[in-house]
Amino acid sequence: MNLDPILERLNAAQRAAVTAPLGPVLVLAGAGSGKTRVLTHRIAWLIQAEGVSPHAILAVTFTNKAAGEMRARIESLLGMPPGVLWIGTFHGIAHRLLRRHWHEAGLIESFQIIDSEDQQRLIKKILRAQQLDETRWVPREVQWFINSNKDEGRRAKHLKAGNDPIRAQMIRLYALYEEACALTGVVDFAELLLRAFELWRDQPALLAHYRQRFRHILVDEFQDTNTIQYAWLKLIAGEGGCPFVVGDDDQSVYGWRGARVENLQQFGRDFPALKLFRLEQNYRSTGTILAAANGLITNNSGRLGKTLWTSGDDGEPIRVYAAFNERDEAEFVCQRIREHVAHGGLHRDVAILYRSNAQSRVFEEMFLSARIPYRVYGGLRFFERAEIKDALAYLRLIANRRDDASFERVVNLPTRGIGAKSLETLRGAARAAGSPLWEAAQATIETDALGPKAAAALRGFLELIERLSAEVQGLALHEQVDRMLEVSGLIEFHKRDKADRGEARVENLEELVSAARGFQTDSLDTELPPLEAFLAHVTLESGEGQADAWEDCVQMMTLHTAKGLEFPIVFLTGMEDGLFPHQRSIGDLDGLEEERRLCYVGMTRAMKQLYLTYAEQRRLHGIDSYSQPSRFIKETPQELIEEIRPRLQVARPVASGRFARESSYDSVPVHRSSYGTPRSRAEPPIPGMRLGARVRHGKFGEGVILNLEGSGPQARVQVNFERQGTKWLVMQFANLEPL
DNA sequence: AACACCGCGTTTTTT
DNA sequence: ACGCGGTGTT
Repeated sequence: MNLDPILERLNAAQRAAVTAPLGPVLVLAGAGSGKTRVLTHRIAWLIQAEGVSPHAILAVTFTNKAAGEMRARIESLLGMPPGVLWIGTFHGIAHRLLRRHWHEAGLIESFQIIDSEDQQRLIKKILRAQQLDETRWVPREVQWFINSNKDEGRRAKHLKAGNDPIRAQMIRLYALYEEACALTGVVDFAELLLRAFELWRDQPALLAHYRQRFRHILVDEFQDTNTIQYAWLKLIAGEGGCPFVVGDDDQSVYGWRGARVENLQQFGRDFPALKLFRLEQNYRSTGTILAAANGLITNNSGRLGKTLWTSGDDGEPIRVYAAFNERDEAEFVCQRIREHVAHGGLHRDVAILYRSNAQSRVFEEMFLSARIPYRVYGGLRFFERAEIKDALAYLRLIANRRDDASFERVVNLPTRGIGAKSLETLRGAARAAGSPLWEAAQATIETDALGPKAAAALRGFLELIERLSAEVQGLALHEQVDRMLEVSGLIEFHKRDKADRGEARVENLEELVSAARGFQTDSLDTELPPLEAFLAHVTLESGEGQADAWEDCVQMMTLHTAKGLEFPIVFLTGMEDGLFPHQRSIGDLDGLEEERRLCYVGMTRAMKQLYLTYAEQRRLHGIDSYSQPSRFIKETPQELIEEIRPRLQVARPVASGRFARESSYDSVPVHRSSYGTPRSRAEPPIPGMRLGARVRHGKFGEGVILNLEGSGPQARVQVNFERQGTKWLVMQFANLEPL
């Protein structure tokens, strides 16, 4: 067999990894070093050179997008669809296993997947049923408790409360939640993973079967795996398996949601025969950008170590712009985009990256008035919209009557006179009988527990679902959806909504019908009826509208969202201490290092030009604060930086109106000392009190000023006292003494 | 059942 | 500043 197509366009390091002898392999792949290429070529190599059956290969990613890309690239490499080879997300693969082995996994056949919003509703319902105060038992915290324990592989029954009554209650709620899920036949995201893990752990015959089958497991973005994902991987790989994992410790930015970079080191301990490869040649960025990123990341400790290099040019310097405020920052970016486009560039070459979503607003306003097309990534996705979830709830009830969450969602939608009181009666009956709401409703309408009107309305609802369910049998999927929208009255309901909001919702519902029309059921999951396959699909892949992704728009997104992408021109905005690194991470080393990796990720997105911008004054959450430039700017080798200053000295911006800024900015090479030295413009409104200054307070002792707000006697300062911690003080009364 | 008001939180996101 | 969720009013 001719293996040239697999190997010809690989560099030495990539080729070594792709052709590594069968056995455990770890590829440390730097940003832009051809990680996906190595992964896909390795699969092709296994099949064509090692004679491995595609049937024996399991490739795991984190996002559907990555899985789709991998599938497409393997197809083009092999010249045919990868067919029987399993490629999917951790959750997708766990789901597939649970569908196949629902019985052994202790699930019902028609189990449904719930997203985190549904999960939270269910938790709230439990809290209400337990008559617990939601301000004391915050649903989000309960949800976090449950999910993080599941991520660590812990069931409620494994947990010990010790002497902690709060923890005891949390554990109780976790157990109640597990019960409710079992009763209603729903499975949340974390449960998919944990269940799939337990399925293999507790069914040795099944595990043996899959171990035998999947001798070759490939994992993308390995640094993002959490405890349960890694445990699952170890189970399936077993002693003799050949896990091939690719990751980059410097791009680990999801520690806060349970990802464990430590798995990289652990992998070496668990598989002593491990072969390690480093991919350090970068094909994306200029030498200067790489030098900046390398320089920054060396400030982190405990790295596995990696230095990116390129055979290409140094390119242009990193440009730093110190804006007066966030509007000035946006205006500067606008101006640079205009220049880029005027020179024949495309809008979509440009990415605006920021730490938190709230920062997009100023840019959006500015782009709107400048008529610059843009697209903001993130935000509500199609299948997360309320009207779509309502429609899906009807479909879910058709598929599984026991789905209480869906029942509650639509029992009175469109309104049919089943109010809070009737529902409470119903919940009580369900609780008493230990049955789902559906069965409780069937029983209750035969009694006089409800008023005659409510009982009739409820009967109408039950009949509606039964009628729909019967009517829809055998129809094509999109006709089922269409029929349901009609018969349920959902379309009518939204049409009656006079505002154009209603119109948009009707359009979305029609969009749902076309989504159903275009839905191709996965060839490997043919056992599942189309409706159920569709429901699982929409929950697992909430669908990013890909349609307009290629339009010529400036791309705006958070740094996290940008991971894995690349753009010719990148603006890292809001480079201020407190914003990036974020205030909440600044205090602890791990948090700060994760922020630094995030900055590294941001820098390495840039191909040709990288801008770092910050605002000396920023209005956030309605209050102005003064900030220092991000420490990440200072950690960037200064000789790579060119500072940009406005050519005209302009008066400090006034609260209202645009400031008279001519269109040009001058580039001036920076002097090492430029950062950290106070600037005369944007002097804080409280004399003598500036950020970082040391002050003494009569009672609290000495501390450092963290924040300033307002002016005059009402002005407030935030001071971090050495002994008393952080406090807000009103200047008028505080009597602070500068040191 | 629809609407007004109040109070709270406010990093990052996938599945 | 702003949006969301929960509560109370008409």
